[in-house]
Amino acid sequence: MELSKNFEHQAAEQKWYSHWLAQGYFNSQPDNRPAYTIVIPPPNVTGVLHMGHCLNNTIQDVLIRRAAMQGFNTCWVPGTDHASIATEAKVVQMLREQGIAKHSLSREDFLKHAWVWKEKYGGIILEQLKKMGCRLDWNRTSFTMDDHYYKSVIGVFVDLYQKGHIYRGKRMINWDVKAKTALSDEEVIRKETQQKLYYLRYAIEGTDKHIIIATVRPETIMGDSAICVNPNDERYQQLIGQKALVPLINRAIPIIADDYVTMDFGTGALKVTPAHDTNDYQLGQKHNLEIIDILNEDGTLNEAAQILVGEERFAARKKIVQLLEEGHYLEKKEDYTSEVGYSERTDAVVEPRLSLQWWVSMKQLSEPALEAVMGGEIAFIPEKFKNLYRHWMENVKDWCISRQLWWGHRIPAWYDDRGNYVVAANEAEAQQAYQAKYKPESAVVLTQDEDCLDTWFSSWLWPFEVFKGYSNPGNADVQYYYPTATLVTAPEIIFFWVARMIVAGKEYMHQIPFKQVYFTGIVRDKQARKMSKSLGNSPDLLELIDKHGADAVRFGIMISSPAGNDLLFDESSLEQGRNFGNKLWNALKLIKMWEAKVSPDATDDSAFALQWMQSRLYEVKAEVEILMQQFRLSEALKTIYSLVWDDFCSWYLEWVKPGFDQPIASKVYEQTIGFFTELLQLLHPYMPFITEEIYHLLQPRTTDLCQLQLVPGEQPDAAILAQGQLLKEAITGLRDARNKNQLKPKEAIVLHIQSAEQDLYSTIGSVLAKQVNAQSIAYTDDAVAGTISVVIGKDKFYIESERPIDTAAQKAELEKELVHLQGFLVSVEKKLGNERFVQNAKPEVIALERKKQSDAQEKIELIEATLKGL
RNA sequence: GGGAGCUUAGCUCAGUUGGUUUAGAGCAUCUGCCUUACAAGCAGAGGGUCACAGGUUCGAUUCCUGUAGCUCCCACCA
Repeated sequence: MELSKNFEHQAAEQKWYSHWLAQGYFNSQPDNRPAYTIVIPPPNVTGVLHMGHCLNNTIQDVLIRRAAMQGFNTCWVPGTDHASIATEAKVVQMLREQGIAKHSLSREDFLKHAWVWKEKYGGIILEQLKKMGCRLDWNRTSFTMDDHYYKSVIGVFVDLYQKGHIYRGKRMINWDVKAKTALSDEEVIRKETQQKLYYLRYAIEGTDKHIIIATVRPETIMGDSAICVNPNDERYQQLIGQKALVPLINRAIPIIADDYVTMDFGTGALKVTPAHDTNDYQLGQKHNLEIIDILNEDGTLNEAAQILVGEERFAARKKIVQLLEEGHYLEKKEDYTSEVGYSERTDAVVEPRLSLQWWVSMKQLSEPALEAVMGGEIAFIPEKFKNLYRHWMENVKDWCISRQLWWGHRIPAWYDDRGNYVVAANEAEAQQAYQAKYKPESAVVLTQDEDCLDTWFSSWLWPFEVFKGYSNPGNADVQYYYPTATLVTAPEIIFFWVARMIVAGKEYMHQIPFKQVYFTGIVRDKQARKMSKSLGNSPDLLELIDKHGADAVRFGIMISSPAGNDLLFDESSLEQGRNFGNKLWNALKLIKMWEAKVSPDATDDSAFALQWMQSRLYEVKAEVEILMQQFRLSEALKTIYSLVWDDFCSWYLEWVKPGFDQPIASKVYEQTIGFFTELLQLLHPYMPFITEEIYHLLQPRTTDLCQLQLVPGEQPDAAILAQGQLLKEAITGLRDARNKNQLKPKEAIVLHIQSAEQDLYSTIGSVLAKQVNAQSIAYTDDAVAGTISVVIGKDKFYIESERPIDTAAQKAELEKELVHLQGFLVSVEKKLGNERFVQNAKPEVIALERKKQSDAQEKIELIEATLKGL
């Protein structure tokens, strides 16, 4: 078969992925092998694959494929998250585009649209993962609103309520005016925002005096309940206890004192608006102030504001500034930058709002979860995230879990018309509970809470509920696969998700959900900006796969992603991956060319090359194993890359390559195929498609590479490795000398070697000769006149050619080397001359230094002698 | 305001308990090669006082302290 010039990824990727699926390789059932389980961080159903997913899922696939090769029964569970708020926003938008307003629909009709949307778009991201080659067990695809999953979420809510961990309460929450829902603290993104600080003049009632306050939110003055100053502030002593008049509406409010107020910020006087600021609310509670809510849930001003009613808050701000200016209430305004909270999902400025919501009391639940990480039961990689985790868990706040949305798990609370309520898994149980609790005299109609639960209140059950661990406790799957092995996720969601999964795992499975958490970095663009949809700086992953191939994309992302560190994404690393694939492809082509020239009785001088390659392979296998255990996936890939490109292609293949029209010994041919196969296997977790393709092209096979078990390496032969090193140095040195003396590659030379280790050179001499284009090698005890002298290590080489020799250039070269060596020798001798070094340093270090010294001395003598001879 | 981290070749980054022939890789650069696996390649080369200043040590890119610059997380300064 004629092989194409380069690897053609598109056909191969499709072919192999469908083959693997057809063979059922990715599907796992419990058996007597040890399990290695990963649950995918479920992407949002709204999602499309971006660079973050690419990084995250490639890492998981590498881990899974490697574990499979090591004999584990691997199970990687795919699935999606219903993403309550994100999805609802999408559906609302879609309906709006069709001219349908959400509030014109009933809850049931809206949810029908949402499900249609989910069925249509919700699986896109999973299909994209197939393009990347992910070894996911598609039979186990889960969704956070699957029947059993939904019931478990409700069950957990009821259970936590009954245990007293869930309560309903009126608190300040973060209100998203766009989505018209509460948000948890974690869903609020703080951003530095350019603002104006307005200095407003409030008249003191019954006097001609006034007090000036500073605010960035003049539109909320109608909600003011007080003005507050620091009790120690001398400027305002006599005003405390008096009343000020709110500009424009002339409502009288008290002037109070509290040391919460900073004297040197603004004017030292603060307007207190309990309904619209968290701190003001607390201040209001303390001083028993009136709460005047002037905003509607969509962020427009309501009747209580008296003026500008119906205006949107930011429009109102502009208008009220104008009114204040006209009324001479505006003292001055200045530029001011501060952090403002934005909704993670809708990017709307978050409005602090007093509201009745459901909460999880976290303190007690968190304790076992904190211990699991701090005590080392769960390992964090890298470890630095332990501190972050501890800090958050020790200061954990109650979790607001209700959302004023329809898409999600509906809160299982039922109310009568007087505000009494019960919590139960369904309406029938709710009725029972209601009867028991309130003992009504006649039948009462109960209505279910309209709100649904925070998305994370379902995702925190993910590691066990994908195995029905809650809905069907103790089933065979959950017993076999849980706890899972490794969680791979971004540090951004350590609080949202990781911490809460540990809490839920401990509470419901009485076991940790995973043994290790590998935190990936954040993918950034070349200007170090986070890749995001809104910035539009995230390349289209499918286009990249199409252009460079999935293997190249996987290579590119893995070569530059140490655990926990951000990575700057650059398409050039993909090109490196593509080139690497091409290199493998060409090695295949070369070996295939030998197929026709294999001869059992060909003479062969490749014994050394074979031994050397074997030892390098053993050596790298051990290195890679250690690196993988330490999760240094990027370095493991680099190690394999260099083994393939440098050792195998550049050195080994060149050493055993038969000359034109020469046969190749069958032993060498078979060994070469064996080596190549092992290299493919090492590389397969990173680049599954091309390795599988080449594996099959190399030889007819009855097995597939992805199912092949890794054979542990043996002890490498240190002597052979050292000899290989020497040989490589000699070849490089001689090639360099040829280059510098303008000897064309085609011009053959005669090589004279002056070495104490003639035996060694006679074993590797034929390889050496071929690599430096020497027609013959002679051994000598003395300098050979009229040649180019080259000193490599402790050996001297003389290149005899027909070219005239440029002695001056050689001399300069050698002198440069001499200076370097002398400098080196001085530093070594300084060390050895230091008594305290000799006394304190470890014996092996001293021995090494002595060896360095004698080596350097020998080399210096050698170079000096050579220089003399010139 | 508190906490964490980063600063190594032109660029992006490795460097694993302080000593490994006086710091490695990829990309970029320079020189020579269309050598029948690969020009997406081959053979070579150049390039770094390891942010700065102190300290510990026989010895520091590596440990400690301080300084500067950058990044991230947390926190109620309107």
